[in-house]
Amino acid sequence: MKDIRQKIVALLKEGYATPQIARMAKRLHEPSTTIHYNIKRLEKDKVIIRYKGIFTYAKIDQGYCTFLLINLVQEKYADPESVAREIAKSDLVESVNVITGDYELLLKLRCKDVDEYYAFVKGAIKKHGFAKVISLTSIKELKGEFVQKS
Amino acid sequence: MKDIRQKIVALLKEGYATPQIARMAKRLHEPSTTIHYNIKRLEKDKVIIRYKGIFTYAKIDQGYCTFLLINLVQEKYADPESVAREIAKSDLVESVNVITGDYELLLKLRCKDVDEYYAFVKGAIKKHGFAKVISLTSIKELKGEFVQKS
DNA sequence: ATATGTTATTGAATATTATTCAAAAATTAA
DNA sequence: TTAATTTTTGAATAATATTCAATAACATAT
Repeated sequence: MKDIRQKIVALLKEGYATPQIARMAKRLHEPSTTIHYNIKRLEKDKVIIRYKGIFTYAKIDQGYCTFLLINLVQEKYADPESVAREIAKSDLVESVNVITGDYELLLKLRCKDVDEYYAFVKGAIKKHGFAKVISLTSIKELKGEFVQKS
Repeated sequence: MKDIRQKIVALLKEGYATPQIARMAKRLHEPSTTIHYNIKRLEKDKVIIRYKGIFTYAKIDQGYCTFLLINLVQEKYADPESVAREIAKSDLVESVNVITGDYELLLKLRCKDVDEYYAFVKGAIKKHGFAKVISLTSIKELKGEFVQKS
């Protein structure tokens, strides 16, 4: 049942990981109880939010990466945040930022392919009011949330 | 010694976390050995690259987030990748993408403040050949690698 | 359909690791 | 300096990952 793999990946996207206290202890030459104590503090203080898995996106149907620069229609211009919050709900959306400059929003999308990307943009323009959308397609990702690559 | 905290954060940025097999097993109603087996497969197949911590950036001196759209100088235009690889080495750089459109590179920076950001840009323009740089400053991050927020 | 090789599932045993606890040390505030 | 608070740490325990071997499921060829 390959089904389990997908479920595992889904869980690891959200969290379901935990720090390796013993390994950190060895690396830092400190007792593991000291590391444990300090990690719990960092968690309580919300410095650390969670622990999650990092993936090879092409292998989980998210190989097509694009950035969208968005101008909102006049009516929504005053409150980009509520639009952003709505957009953020989509699984295809990796990040949403309200920005300064010529555009109001910057999205990072991770889609399976151009078709999925197109469907998203088409739907989003209609659903939320986008006056203008500039798409920047990533043709090579040299660094991402997952540290370095080739 | 608050020093330990910083070291822990540094390690968790790179990895030093591990999946919670038992918790996933309960959640998915599967034996933990089944989850274990499948996770190891995902790791071997490089579907899962690593596990890392996610932070509140403002609390680890990275509260100032910007995106840079970059045009390379003529001499470097033919090989944006090698420039990108160099830039990627900086700790301030969260992501580097070679993109299509009016610009060659898109960077995401996480700095402590405007000063650090300015120092980076100033240095980068000189060091790597940037013909033009457009900065998009994030004034609100509604979604990031760390799932949802307020 | 049946045999054969491969991959996946699983329980039981073991090895590792996280967690708790209590005491001591270090730091901070008064 | 003293008192209060936070941090460090070792020992004991609890929880979890890992290994192993057996079985099941699946795919492929005959």
